[in-house]
Amino acid sequence: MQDRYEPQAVERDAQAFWDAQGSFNVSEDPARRKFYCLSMFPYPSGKLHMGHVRNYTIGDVLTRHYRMRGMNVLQPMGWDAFGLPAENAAMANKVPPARWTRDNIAYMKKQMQSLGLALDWKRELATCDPSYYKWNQWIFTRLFRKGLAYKKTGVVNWDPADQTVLANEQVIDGRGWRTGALVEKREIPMYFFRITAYAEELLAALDGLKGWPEQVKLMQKNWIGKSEGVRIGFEYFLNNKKQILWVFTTRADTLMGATFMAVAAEHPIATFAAEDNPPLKAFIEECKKGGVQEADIAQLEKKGMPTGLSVRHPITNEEIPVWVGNYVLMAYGEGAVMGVPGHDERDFGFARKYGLPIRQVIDTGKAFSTEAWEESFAEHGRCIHSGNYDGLDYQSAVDRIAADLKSRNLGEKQVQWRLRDWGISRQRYWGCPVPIVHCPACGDVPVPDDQLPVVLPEDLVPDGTGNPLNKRPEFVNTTCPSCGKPAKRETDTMDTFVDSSWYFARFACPGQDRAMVDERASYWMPVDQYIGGIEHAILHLLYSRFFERVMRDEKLIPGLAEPFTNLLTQGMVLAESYYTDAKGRREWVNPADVVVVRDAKGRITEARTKDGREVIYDGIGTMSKSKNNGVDPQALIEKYGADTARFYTMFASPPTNTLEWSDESVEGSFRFLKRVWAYCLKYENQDSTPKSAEQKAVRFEIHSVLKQINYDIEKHQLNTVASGAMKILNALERLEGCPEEAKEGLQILLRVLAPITPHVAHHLWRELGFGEDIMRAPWPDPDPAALAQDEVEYVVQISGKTRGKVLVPAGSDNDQTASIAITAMSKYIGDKAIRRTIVVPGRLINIVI
RNA sequence: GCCGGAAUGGCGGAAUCGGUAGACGCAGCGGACUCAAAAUCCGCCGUCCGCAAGGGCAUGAGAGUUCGAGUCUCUCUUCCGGCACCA
Repeated sequence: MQDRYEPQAVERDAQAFWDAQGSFNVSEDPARRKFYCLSMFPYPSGKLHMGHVRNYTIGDVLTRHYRMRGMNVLQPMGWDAFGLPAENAAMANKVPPARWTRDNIAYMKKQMQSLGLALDWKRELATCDPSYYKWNQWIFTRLFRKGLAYKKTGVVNWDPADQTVLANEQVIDGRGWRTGALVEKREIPMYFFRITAYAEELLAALDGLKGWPEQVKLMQKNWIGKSEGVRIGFEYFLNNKKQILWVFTTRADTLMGATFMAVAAEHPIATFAAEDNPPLKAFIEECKKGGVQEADIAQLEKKGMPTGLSVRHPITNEEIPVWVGNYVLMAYGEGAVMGVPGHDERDFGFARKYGLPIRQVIDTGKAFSTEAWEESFAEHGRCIHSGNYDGLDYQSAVDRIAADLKSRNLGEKQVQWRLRDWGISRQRYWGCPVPIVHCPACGDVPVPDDQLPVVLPEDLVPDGTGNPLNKRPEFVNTTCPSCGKPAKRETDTMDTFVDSSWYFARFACPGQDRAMVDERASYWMPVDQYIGGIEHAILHLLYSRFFERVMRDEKLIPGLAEPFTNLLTQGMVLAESYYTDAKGRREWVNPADVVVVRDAKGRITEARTKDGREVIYDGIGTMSKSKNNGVDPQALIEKYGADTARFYTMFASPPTNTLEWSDESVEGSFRFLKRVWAYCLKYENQDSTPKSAEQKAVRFEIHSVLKQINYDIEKHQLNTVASGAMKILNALERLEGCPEEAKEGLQILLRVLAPITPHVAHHLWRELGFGEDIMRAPWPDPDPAALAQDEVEYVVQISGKTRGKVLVPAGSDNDQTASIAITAMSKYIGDKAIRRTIVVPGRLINIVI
């Protein structure tokens, strides 16, 4: 074999071998256990970033490991190819989004291939291809006929200067990013998917997702947000006609403390009251300013204005004033809330600000004051100052009040969801067209199957002022599929989350052009292991769970509800950032161009650019263009090879943690692979010498590490798998002169490395004559004989403090173990009485004196 | 604001069920090899006291449970992810 480890040559050869063998192309095989391993497909933004490298390496390590375990493993790849960045790039470069996107796909595919990922490229798909999005449109028309897709108004960010709808990302400090104009809320007609119809099931099924992280399930549970409460009606008269203002509350027990009502600015009652009330009209206009992001709205200063109208308290008949509040969301519940300042923090603040009465109606056993809010005011307790309800606890009060309201048709118990229906319409060009034709006579008509797909013209370049599809009459003008008369095509496109809600099922069915999915999906689905960023914990994963149920109910994948059996949420990749400060102007310097000076203990004392300018450390954060702290995977692969990049990303941090990038540590990973190479060279040329006692200890160590590796890889803690490989090499280097043991250890090492650094493992395996293809070698398991020990080492503690170690013959019982320890520790015990002795078998003895 | 996480040496991290805190690596320091450098190899490496043997302290802060807490409970601080049109 070659003296020097040259990753480029090794990787080129290994990749050529896999290509020639078609190593990663798989098909259905009922004889073997199937395993579907999927990393979230990327948005083709231009080139791979380190987050991609990390994501796909994790998936690839698991894929290759399960293959070596004998399973039929599918690992496909595709492109989430519709979306906003392509339109932005199109505007900047005057190039159609389609071309930009396809160029990016071609480049990123090449990069993925250079990483040596075990992907079945025969299944590649891109969501912008008509052959894919046709089925978005097809399923939409099914849902539309069932009423699971429907039209209503929704609120969007409106840029009055460009006359266009903005994404939340395009609203910066309340202004349009291109125009700087103050953004307004605007209601427009949109299509929605009725995900709330599945709310109960989506919530209940979370319990069954044993392979999902608890934190993700908890976030989904809170997002769906089931709450049980009471819907309460407050009567009022409008033009002498009786009307009812409905609210929902989980605290019906505080009804007797309601002193005002607050409605959203868009609530019909507010619109009515504003007709002859100019200040109110102005206030409602003011509420329309700003974007629609909940994070912004929730942090607004709470403001309100009385409507001059009042409603009647359903129990006391008291007149209660109705206010418009900027903190009430029309999208949640009824768009109106009852204000109970005594027992709700927001209402308390509102009442204090506007001088509304604050009444205590719950006794929590703690002090109450109308001056300053205390957390205890919101606790459950017994009703007071509540007439007939005095003395009742929370549940009895809610039950009694709900019953009383029901008898008068002014309320009943109700389950309320935080989850809202999914608005899928986007007033954008680069997406899947919504397959609807608007006919003056027939209304909204879904496009019939034989006219699908509605193909998106690919030659348009958006200019930032609305959807360019509207400016293309050939697209807009059509005939009604129902009556044949002239009609207009819908120009909105679908939310790209629709595209990504079912792509995993489509991967199972390459070449299928007559159906959304076929029976092959039933073989491969569900995805056994899904891997992706924690930032997708709610939306993408929830929409996919919804879609799987929709597809189940369409009998597309019968019986399947959950798309992902096991979920691994990887952490983000972070890097340090540095800048030079020239007269207050920051110039960001790439960390690769910064030289640090350290003190004797290795602490950083100073940092400079390579040409000697002082730089300021700005802390650690996500890699971004604006801070110039990105690490280009391509440069890394060219310098060290894909195996080093893969090893480092696995070794540096457990998959679920954030990964802080360090160029120096990459060097260490490269060094390790060079040591593996050097060891193999030495192994080839070594002579046999007589066996020593060392050889048994080394063998014990290698098999112990392997046992730990197998435990760690099952729980996907891949950083300790990588460090386990290093430990095996450290042990092997002490084995000089024992060719049999060295061969066994080396074969273990290479097979453990095969999933992480597949190229070099493949090369060395063949080079040393261990076999044709390491991917076909079985995954190693530790030999119980190597793990057997004559004596077990125990830690001895005296009253919880570690004082030493003792060797205990294997097989000793607890009493024997304890007495050995007591004898050994006599100098600490002296004449003191032993109160008790705790023996943890195989580990520790604690003598309490 | 609301929901969910995280915090361990100079740095990344390890510690499986509550049982030796700091595995493995990076950086640093010392040495070998070399004319020299790079590469490579060997040794040291939480902190304080001590010549040493040894001992004290230490897992973001503060309390608690326990023979024993990085791990469990409560309170707090800081940072990160999400909040429905970035993907």
